[in-house]
Amino acid sequence: MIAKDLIAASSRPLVLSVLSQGESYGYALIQRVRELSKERIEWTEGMLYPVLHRLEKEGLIESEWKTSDAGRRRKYYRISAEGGVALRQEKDNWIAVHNTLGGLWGMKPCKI
Amino acid sequence: MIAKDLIAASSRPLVLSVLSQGESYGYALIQRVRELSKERIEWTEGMLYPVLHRLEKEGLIESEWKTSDAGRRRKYYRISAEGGVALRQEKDNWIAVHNTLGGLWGMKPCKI
DNA sequence: TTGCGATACCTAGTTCTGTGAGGTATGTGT
DNA sequence: ACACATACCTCACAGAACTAGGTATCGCAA
Repeated sequence: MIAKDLIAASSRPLVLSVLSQGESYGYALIQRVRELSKERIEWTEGMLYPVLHRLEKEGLIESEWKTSDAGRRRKYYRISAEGGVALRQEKDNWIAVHNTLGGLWGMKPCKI
Repeated sequence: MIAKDLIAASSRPLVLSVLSQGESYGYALIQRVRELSKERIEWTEGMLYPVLHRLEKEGLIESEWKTSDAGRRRKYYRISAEGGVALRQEKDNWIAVHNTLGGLWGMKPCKI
């Protein structure tokens, strides 16, 4: 089980990164991240939806209700221009911290 | 400025990693991490001391008061055997999350 | 046709924890 | 004598994840 503080720290960059590859919706994001992490990251809905609402409130993502052929309502999110800037910042911060840890673990530094 | 959730997620592995290289004390840890991170990570005392107390309470680190030749009192911390196990776990979790992000960013995965 | 699991969204109360500010004390340099 | 760095600590506040709950639709099987 991955600790909650690591889940918290990675949720924003993960959402922005996945959405930078194309629009998606809450439920699908949970499954996509589980798949990408090889079942290591198991998000709960109670964690993700507030994150999506905050990111939208900050203007980093935008949402639109759509209805599938089957009639199921989904709220699709896409990244905004401002979100792209925020993603680069998140990435830069993540790599700064990762390289600090990596240095202690004898790893080669990652570049941006 | 690095966000507080990333500070929170990295504090435990950073403290354990630095202490795995030898004992140290609170004030020195703040400076050591600032140096290792090339001034990117600026810890506050109000954040670090509670972290150290929590880690000690969990038995991952042990402390001992020492007095330097100059007469200054310092609380030195060293990592315990249990802390070594926890560090390996923290490292494993960190790399799982990092590789998930790294995959989205077109990076090569890190190995343990 | 009834029931169940998967899909799909949401929120409220609780708990945790970093920030910012404050406190105490000692050594060093001017 | 005074300021600054060293060195420890705690508390009020605010932000945010987790648990647990709620609503609703679809597809499948008994």
